[in-house]
Parts: sequence; structure tokens; C-alpha cells
Amino acid sequence: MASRLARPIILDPHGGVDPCASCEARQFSVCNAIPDADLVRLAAIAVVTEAPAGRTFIDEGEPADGFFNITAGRAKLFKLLPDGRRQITGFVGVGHFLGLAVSDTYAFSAEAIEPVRYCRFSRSKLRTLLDDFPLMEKRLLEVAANELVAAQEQMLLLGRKTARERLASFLLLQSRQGLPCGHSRRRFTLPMTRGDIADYLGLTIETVSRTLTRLRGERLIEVVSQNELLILNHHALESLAGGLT
Amino acid sequence: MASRLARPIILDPHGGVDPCASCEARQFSVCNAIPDADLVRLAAIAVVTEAPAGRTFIDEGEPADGFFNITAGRAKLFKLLPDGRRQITGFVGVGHFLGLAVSDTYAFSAEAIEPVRYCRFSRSKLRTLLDDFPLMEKRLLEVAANELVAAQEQMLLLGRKTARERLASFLLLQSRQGLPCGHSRRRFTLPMTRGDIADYLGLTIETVSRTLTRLRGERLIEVVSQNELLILNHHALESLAGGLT
DNA sequence: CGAAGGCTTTGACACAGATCAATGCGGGAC
DNA sequence: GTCCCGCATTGATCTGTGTCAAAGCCTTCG
Repeated sequence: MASRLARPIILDPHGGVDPCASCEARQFSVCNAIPDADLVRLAAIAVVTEAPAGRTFIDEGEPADGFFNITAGRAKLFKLLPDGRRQITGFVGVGHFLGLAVSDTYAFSAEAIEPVRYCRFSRSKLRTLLDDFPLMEKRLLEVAANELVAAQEQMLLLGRKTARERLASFLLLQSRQGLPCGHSRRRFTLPMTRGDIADYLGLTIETVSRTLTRLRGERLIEVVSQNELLILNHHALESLAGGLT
Repeated sequence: MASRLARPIILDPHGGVDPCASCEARQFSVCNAIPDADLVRLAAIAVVTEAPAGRTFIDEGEPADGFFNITAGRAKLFKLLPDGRRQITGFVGVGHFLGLAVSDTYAFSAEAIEPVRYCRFSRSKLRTLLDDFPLMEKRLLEVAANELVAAQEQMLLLGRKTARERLASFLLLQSRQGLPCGHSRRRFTLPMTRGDIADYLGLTIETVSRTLTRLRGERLIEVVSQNELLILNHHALESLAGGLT
């Protein structure tokens, strides 16, 4: 992961290779709605930026002057209450588009979990681009609709599932979202801390830890290392996640 | 309300008045993206339907062959777990567009709270219409983005707020969404039952009831009748909803 | 009018998960 | 190696909210 980020950034506005054409995130992103021939236009308005792990690169409440497209690494999105209580609303990775909200301030914050690289688009320039490429707007609508479905699923989890059910749901989600290539999907990495998991599931660190221990005791999972995990009984985990027992 | 619904439906595919042109929901809806001159096309593909209070008119998991646009009444959207636990993901009213999800089955169910009237569009016909009116697609994207923001706010509520904070947030939301005309915004109606409120806030009926009683005791609200409510101390309610104390 | 049934309120008690408090562990600096 | 230091685990206890149970109170309907 770190080695991928260590490569020099190849954005070069004054000619040379078109960075968007060689972007490895393009296939996962709404950018793929822009035809190859027009990628220069996309590249012209994209500002590539990097954020080290732990850096907050979107601040809830700040003026929302830009949109973001993650091209490397993973980040967490969250909202805070004044006393510090935190709800993580999602973990996002390569290809994820951020900042859709039609509002003048960001509705959430974003913090890099791993070193992150992203393209930043100004609101007005993206607007113009979208007007010229309605297909991209269609893709954005698709993406938004899918996120809405995921958000409703998460509301069900937060409002009605028990701690065990939440963990089961979360682990299955992570196993599905695991790095697209490599890893058998039964074995995968959790790039986030227990605290992040707790804030995503509406629990405390201790409950997450205890629940994982219990799932391990029941032979549903195996905790290979602190952030590597193996699913032993996929079927039982699915039942649990679905609310049976 | 009932009298409004008792009016005859004026949809008449073989000529006569254009029903969409005279639709009172149009101003609140994405339909307003269709220019007046083309409303006939919209009317041609809309099937007007009514559902009495209590009727479930969208079933989670069923093939998603249609999209819906509410033109009268209020409905609740929800997801169920196999053992009956229910999470209400939202209350929707006039102008609300349902069924965005890019999936072949519905991700949630919808049930009328009051008598509801809606326009139903088949997936393919709406697709064609959207291709011809990109402005409507833009409006849909806006709507979806706003719903996403609301969904994230609800995740914060469900994952991190206390019962009192949830009720305060809910009451303020309802006072804002109260019927656009009439009512002073301090006084408003709750068209849903305590059970619905509980399932929306991730609580039980008893906790909702007790918490309302307590807020009443603290003179933050007044419960005029079972489903009519008056906000006495808006400021204190805002603080509570925001997580202060 | 009075009976009936559904919704709401109130009370007593239970429990899942939070809080408080050690202790354990693993990876980086040197 | 070994000293840190942050994260994770485990234990003991507490508590907000759930559960169970019993009234209360509208609204409908005969």
C-alpha cells in the first residue's frame, strides 16, 4: 500500500501523459462515465492531493467548495456531537465519490485511515463538466441511490440489531468489500481500529472486543492478528447478521 | 384530508384535462423539472393510485418494477427483521419520490399512515423520460443527495444520541416538516402512533411515552392531545437535540 | 348509552451494553 | 534486545432502556 503511494504523481497540466487515462481508480469510479477522448478535460479540473493516515481532509460544517474522488487508500466518514460522541457513517475506498450534498457546508468529516490520495474538483467546474456529460450525472445518481440503500440498512442495524448482530453484519460487509483482488474473502484485513468499529456500529470499544471474543469462542470467526480476520462459519454469521437468534 | 381524496381522479388517457398540469403536488416534486409543454408525456406514463391508511403499498424484497411519487397523504418507510423488529427509515409526504434504488427488488416497505395517493411509473418508461429530460435527472440527484445527508444525521441519532436527545431531534424535525401552510410551527400534529415514533427512533413505545412525559414535566413541550403537540421552549429543545446535556 | 378494542401511560423489575479500572500485547525507536 | 506507548482485552460494576404487567382513555360501533 505504502509503495503504491510512493510513486511520483504524474499530473502534469502542461502536456505529457494524461493522468486520468492511466488512473487505476478510474474503473471503480464515476469517472468511467467520461469517454477516453475527453479525459483531458477531467484531468484539467482535477487537483490530485494526498493525505497521510490520520489526517482529517474534510471538516463537517466547513464551506463545501469541493468534491472528492478517492484514488488510493481508505478513509472514514463521521459526524460529531459537541461532547465528542462520534458516529462513523461509512468507510470509503478507491473510487468513492464524496461531497454530493447540495449544501454550502460539508455534512460530515473525513479522515484518512491509511495514506489516501484523492482528486479534488471545485464545485463550479464539476458542475460544468456534468452538464456536458449527462452520463456521469446518471452514474452519480446510481451511486447515490445505492448509498441510500446502504444507509437504510445501517439504520436498521443501529436502531434494531443487538451487538452480536451488528458485529456479524459488519464482518460480512468487510469481507465483501475486502481488496478486490487477492485474499480469499474468508480472510481479510480490518484497516480500522476497534474504536472506529465501535463508532461505526454505535457501540463501545469494550463491547466490540468482548463480542469478537465471544464470536471467536463460538468458532464463527478466527482473529488471526489484531487486524486480520478469518470467517470460519459464514452461514452462521449470515443468520446472525440477518437477525435470526 | 379525506375530502381531498374523495375527489374523483381526473386521469383520462384519451384526452381531457392534463392531470399533471393541475397536480397540486407538482410544486413539491421532481416533476416540476418537466416543462409545462411536455406534461402530457408525464401524464401518459403516470398511473394514479390510492392506498387507504394502513395499506402497505411497497413490499421490501418484491421485484422493483415501479417508482412512486406521493401526491397526497403521508406514509412511513421501513425495514423488518425476520422476528418482527422494525426500523422506520423515514416518514414521507406530498412530493416525495420513492424507489430510486438501482436494484431489482425494493429495499424497504412503505405503508400509508393517512389515505395516500401516488403516481406510479414503470421503470423503463421513466428511464426513457429521464433520458429526454436531463433536468429531471439533476433534480433526482439533488433529492438523493439531500436524503443521504438526512440519513447520516439519522445514523448519528440512532448510534449516539440518548432517548431524550432522539425525541428532541424528532420533535424539531416534525415541527419543521409540519404542514407547509397553517399551524404556527410551534404547534403541530404527529400523524404517526407512538409505536411508529419508537420504531423510527430505535426505542420502545414505553420509552417514547415516558420521555415525552418527562419533557412535558420540564415544560419543554405541551402535549395538547394524543397527536397534537406544542413546543414551549424551542431553544432548550435545540440544545438537547444537538447533544448538549 | 355502554361495551369493546386499540392506543397510551405508568409502574416494577431485568438486562444488554456502558463505564470504570486494570492488565496484556505488539510494534517501533534506539 | 528492551523500553515505550498506543491499542486491545478482560473483569467488576452500574445504568439507561427494555420487558412485563396493569390501568387509563379515547373512539367506534351496536
